[in-house]
Amino acid sequence: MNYKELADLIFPDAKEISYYEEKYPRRNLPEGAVVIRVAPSPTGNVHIGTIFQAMVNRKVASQTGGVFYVRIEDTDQKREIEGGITQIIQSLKDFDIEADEGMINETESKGEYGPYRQSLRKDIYQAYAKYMIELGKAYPCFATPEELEEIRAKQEAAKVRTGYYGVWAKYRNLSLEEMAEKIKAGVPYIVRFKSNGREDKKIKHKDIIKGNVEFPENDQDIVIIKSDGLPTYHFAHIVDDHLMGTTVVTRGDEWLSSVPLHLQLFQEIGFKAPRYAHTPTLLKNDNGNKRKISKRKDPEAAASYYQEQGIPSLAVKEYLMNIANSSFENWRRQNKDASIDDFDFQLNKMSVSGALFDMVKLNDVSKIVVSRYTAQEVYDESMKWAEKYDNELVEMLSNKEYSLKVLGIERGNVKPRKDIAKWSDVKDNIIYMYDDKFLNSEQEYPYQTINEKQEINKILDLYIEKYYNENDDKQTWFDKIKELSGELGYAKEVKEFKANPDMYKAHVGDVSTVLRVALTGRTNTPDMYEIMQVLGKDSIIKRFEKAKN
RNA sequence: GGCCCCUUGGUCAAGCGGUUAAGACAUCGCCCUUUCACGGCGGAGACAUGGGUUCGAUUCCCGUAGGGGUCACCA
Repeated sequence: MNYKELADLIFPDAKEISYYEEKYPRRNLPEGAVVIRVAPSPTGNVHIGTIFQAMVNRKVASQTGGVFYVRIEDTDQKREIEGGITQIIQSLKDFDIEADEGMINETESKGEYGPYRQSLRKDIYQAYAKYMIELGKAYPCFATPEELEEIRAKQEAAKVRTGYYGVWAKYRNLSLEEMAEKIKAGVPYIVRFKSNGREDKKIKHKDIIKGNVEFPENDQDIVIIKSDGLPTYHFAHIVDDHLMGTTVVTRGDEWLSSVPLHLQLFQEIGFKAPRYAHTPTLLKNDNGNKRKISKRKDPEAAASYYQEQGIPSLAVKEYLMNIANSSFENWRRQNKDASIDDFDFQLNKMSVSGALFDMVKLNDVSKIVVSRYTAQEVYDESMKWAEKYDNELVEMLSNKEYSLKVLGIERGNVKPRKDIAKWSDVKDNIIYMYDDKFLNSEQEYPYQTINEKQEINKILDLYIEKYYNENDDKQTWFDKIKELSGELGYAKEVKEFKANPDMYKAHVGDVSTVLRVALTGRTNTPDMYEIMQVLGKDSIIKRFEKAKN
């Protein structure tokens, strides 16, 4: 019995690896082109960290003329959920991130290096596992869960490292004949890597983000093929990233400690290892402690949360880009209207340690992003959001021509208003502009300094009768409010009032506030001139009448 | 517990042996202004800690503390 015969016994149907090596030739790309991927598991709610990862990868690939692809890591059937792939694809689409290759829906993919779904690559992994056995670098292991538990218990009692390694690897040194015998007898087994690493020796690695790190060599005989015939992450990583030609692996830094294993695997199987970039984790503050944003506990961990809240995906991307490369913020200030795609992202400039996800800052970024949008864009995005989450807003927006005017108030100025951070803010921001909402509802009038009914009515009446003209330009319009103020015994200028408070009842600002409140039911609104222009004379008169009653 | 990574204001962060230790968000005050927002000006606020090395450490080395990760037939 030799290794080859053992390998044939275990994987009688597996192809030679040369078949796959030829089927998936090395990519022909220009010098410096980076092939990079995001490899999520279809386990439900897509994590915002996956989006972070994908965004960064997309940039790296684009900037270097490389390839960005999506690979689905579904080798753990227990955790898989139905429609998981669709969710991932949808989330990427929501954030406007397009892959060059990979899954495009639950079953289909694009690109020449597929399947891009690991559960469909079983034959491939088995061929390479067989190859490992032929090389004498992998072997069948017959340990039952109970035996493994027993080994662990002994190790803990002896206060030594736990795991399946060295003298503890009880099936590692079975003779080939013994192995074959058990297999023929139908004893269940899995396939393990036969590690020649030594725990007392160090391995150095230069990570693109973390820099130089040093670890003990791996000496664990880790499982490469599970009892269901599918590979573990470690083995799938080696085979897939080799075959798919990945040049840079970005992944969360929880993987950093398995770098020695992966490097060892690449070396033992004889493939060139990719470079690694371990990205920092997104954290959140939990009672004074930092911790990883968790899918289970934190709604904001889900990529879909941002859609639901109506936070523009561009805002989320700008915020994340800021975390990725802090120079982004400066660049953005200098290139206010440039596309985020033009920013020169540097993987190696990424922060080494995890950042607390700051919703307040996101909100600020979002306000700026939205302030750059045209009325039409705000309209389209709000409508898209409202169609899923807010019927009343849909109803309001369905009056498109009018809504565009409303959303256009103080938009496009040099210093645009920044009062919308989320699409869910829009309704409250504009609802008072709609007559059918405003006139037909019970209305609060939070008058301020001037608050006597009689006086208010006098102001409203006189304004309409004598001063209001819808064709006035802004200056004339405001001059008239000053005139109105003067006629009724209010100071025409605030400064004048402040200098001589006893000579006047109040000042022009207070009069304006009366008009504003009567018109909108609010003390805080955008520019009143523009509001009145949009409202038009009929509406203004109706609103004043309502206020008087 | 073993191994590994990290530690600059409340938060995100520049900084690579000599700086008055940037900037952004948040916060406070003032100004602009018919309100709010925007904008402008200004304030408060930081190098976890103890040892080295050095003429000089936020920056380099070691220890300590704190935080995080990882030790599966999960990824």
